[in-house]
Amino acid sequence: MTRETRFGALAADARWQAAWDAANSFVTTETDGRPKAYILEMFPYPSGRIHMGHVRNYAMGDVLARFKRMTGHDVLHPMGWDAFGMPAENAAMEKGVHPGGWTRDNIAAMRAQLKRLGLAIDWSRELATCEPDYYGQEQALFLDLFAAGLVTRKESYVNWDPVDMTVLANEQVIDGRGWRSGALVEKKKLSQWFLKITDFAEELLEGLGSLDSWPDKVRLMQENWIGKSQGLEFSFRLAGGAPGFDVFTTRPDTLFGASFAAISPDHPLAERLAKDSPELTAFIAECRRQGTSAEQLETGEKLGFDTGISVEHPLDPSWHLPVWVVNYVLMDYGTGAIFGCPAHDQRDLDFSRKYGLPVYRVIADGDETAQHFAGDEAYVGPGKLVNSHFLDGMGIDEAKAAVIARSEHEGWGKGTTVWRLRDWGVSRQRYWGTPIPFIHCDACGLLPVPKGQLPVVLPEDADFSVPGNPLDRHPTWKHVACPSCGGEAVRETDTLDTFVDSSWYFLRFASAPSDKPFDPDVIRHWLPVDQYIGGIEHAILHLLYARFWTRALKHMGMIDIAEPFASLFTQGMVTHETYSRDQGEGHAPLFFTPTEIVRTADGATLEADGAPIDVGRVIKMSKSKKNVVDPDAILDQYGADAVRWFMLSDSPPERDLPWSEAGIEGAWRFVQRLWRLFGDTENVGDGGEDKGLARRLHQAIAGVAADVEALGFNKAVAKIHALANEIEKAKPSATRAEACRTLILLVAPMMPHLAEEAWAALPAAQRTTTMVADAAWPAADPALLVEDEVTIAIQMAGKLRDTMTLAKGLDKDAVEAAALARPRIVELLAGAAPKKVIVVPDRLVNIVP
RNA sequence: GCGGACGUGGCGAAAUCGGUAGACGCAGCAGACUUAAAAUCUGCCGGCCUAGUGUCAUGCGGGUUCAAGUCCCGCCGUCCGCACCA
Repeated sequence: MTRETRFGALAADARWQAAWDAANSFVTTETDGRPKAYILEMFPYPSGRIHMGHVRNYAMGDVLARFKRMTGHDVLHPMGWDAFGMPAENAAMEKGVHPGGWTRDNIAAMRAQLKRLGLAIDWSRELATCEPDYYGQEQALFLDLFAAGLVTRKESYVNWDPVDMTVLANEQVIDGRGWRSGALVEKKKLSQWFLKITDFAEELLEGLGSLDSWPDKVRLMQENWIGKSQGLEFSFRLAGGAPGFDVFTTRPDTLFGASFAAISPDHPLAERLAKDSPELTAFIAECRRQGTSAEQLETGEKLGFDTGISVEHPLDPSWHLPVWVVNYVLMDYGTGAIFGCPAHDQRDLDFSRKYGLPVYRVIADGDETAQHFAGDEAYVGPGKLVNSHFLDGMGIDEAKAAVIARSEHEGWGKGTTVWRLRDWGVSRQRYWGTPIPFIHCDACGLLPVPKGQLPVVLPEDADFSVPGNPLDRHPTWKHVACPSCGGEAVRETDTLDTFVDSSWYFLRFASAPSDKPFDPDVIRHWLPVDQYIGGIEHAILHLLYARFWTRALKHMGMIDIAEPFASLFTQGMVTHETYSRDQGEGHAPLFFTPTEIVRTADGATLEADGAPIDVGRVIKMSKSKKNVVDPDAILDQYGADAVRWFMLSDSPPERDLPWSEAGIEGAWRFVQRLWRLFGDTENVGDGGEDKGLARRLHQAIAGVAADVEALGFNKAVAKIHALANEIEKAKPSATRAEACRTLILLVAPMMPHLAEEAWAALPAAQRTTTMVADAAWPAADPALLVEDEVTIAIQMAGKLRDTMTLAKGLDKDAVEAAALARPRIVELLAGAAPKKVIVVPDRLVNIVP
């Protein structure tokens, strides 16, 4: 068979993808005795096209999955679709298509794109969250959570868009207006479904400690998000002794520094007082109008309204504090009320200075102990208590404990923990989501749909032509018989937040029986996910929800594991230069796509007019900046292996990867270079063994394996480059031919198509398996991993002066003697005896003259 | 405001335990092959100078050490997360 002199990537890609399919190469069964490896990348939202970020994510996971297969693991590497969500419904409204059809078309297109990458995926396990066989089981789990007391329904304020007649997520409110309709968003109180994630706050926080293969950054972000604060909760009594309200503080030590009490504009007491006070009503309205966006926090004006009532200081009932309604106290944190200690809290100080309230020092700032606190900067550092009666002289922690103990003894307060984490509101007034399986009956109340009636399937014939929830106004769908009394009842028309769908999909990949969500025995085999890979943008919500869901299922006895993802990796983004042209004063610059640009040595020009164009910063690929590169076009031009290789080269995987035309060209050239090298296995010449090359080869086998295992793909790539260089330079020998053959296996996880093609071209006797997909990772010979000679640096006073090559493992005295005998060292010492000689065996000698 | 990460050639980077800084790649330069181009191959590729196994150099300034990109302290810059969280 004559061998092509160039690697025909497109034909090879298609040929081997079909071959893997036909052989079911990556279909997994848990029946064999090999150790398992569950490799998972975050499943995509089917937006329509894959982007380079997907390519990078899935290339990394695929290298790991293929490598694990080669090293004797039973690998589960599945793919699916996070298929519910707003874009489908928006498309329905804009283009008149059905969300289901739109989504399924997108899935088909993206599946085809992903397949072109040659991913080692078990497609038999593919799932889409928008199909009833998935969301029906999710409904079953939701009912289980309900039975376990982890689902509640409560009134809560939501962002309501009065034009689109829907609830908006916070991210969908821009400058107080709905992002689609532009209508002023209203705060509306609605009955919403919640999952009680706060029941697991402590567990979720503590569990972070066990996740030592997670990035510190992600653990820290989750820790901050959960936000545990310990302090004192106590009750103020109104002056005269009537019950007042509760406050929470993390600084009970500063209680004697109080100068006012403050409640949130949304506090029930404020609302009650407002009934008799038009001024207060107006003030509260003003606060609500202002909101709490980031820009407003920057300017951050503190606003207050003196209610005229006052409360008794808990440690001295004769001391009365005025009660203010202030805009910076939030109703949904703590109790919605505080005591103000301006000397030791910046916000309280800003407020007190504005409204002329007294400021008392209670923590000594070094020698400064005066009760009258001067200046505009609150003191929040350490110090002894002063001006604080029985607390005087104590440290801060000691004083906190003393006040808490006293409050508990006297019965007006108690030590407590407050969390930043809120219960997870999962209600969405939307069509394209999992229907919440409940029924409202006037006679019997709120009832779960009997499990036998699941799935509650979305009606196909929904109307998207007018705003609002299509489920709610569907003519028949919501009308059902009450499962209890049989009378007329209506279905819940809210659907679940799509984050619910992604909170358990990793279980369904492992086990997808038709009659239940999963089989616990199979889950026991596969879970936890050994390596989870995805973007940092999911550091909090998705990863926290999935952790919560897993713990909830464990709590209910359905699974054994507490944490779903043993190891997490967050990959960097794919970035690209931006190309723009200034449009003059008052006009936004015009952006151009990379395909419209001709890149020159020192700049770039626009192909259409040949005139120069501004080359901007390298930033994340985004449609608005037009700096996107379409994976399909690149695949057409260079084939899957070059794209995969480039995605893994150069940049460390956790860092951003700057895409460049030159970079993909370089990757493609390397594919071709390897192809030529792989064809050189017959070229043995008259040489026998090449010990030096054998060492390089076996060091590369071990080194690449270690790098891939640690997800250091850029380092593995560098080692493969270096080995290829060595092989090219080596004279013909049996070792060289062997190295060429082995190199096929080393690149197989990254360039599987090239590897298969080269493998197939080998004489059958030189192959251990028919396909590389089934081949084992080569064994590194430990004897060849160590050199027998080492180059030792000779320093004088820490500066490199000479090097020498010695046998490895020589003892210190021999190395020292050899160094001191070097002509250059003798010359530099000029007869003087060195003061000190430090010898690091096999590394260096440092002579202190 | 609070918390975190990062800062090494023209560029992406490597240096895993404190031990020869810049592996590997991209771009560039010179040469070979070619009628020419592409491809391929060879060599060079941090700064400076007196051109040496010279000297300086890992954001800046200190410190510890025989030895610092790596450890410690203080700055500066970039990026990210959270944010009137009591």
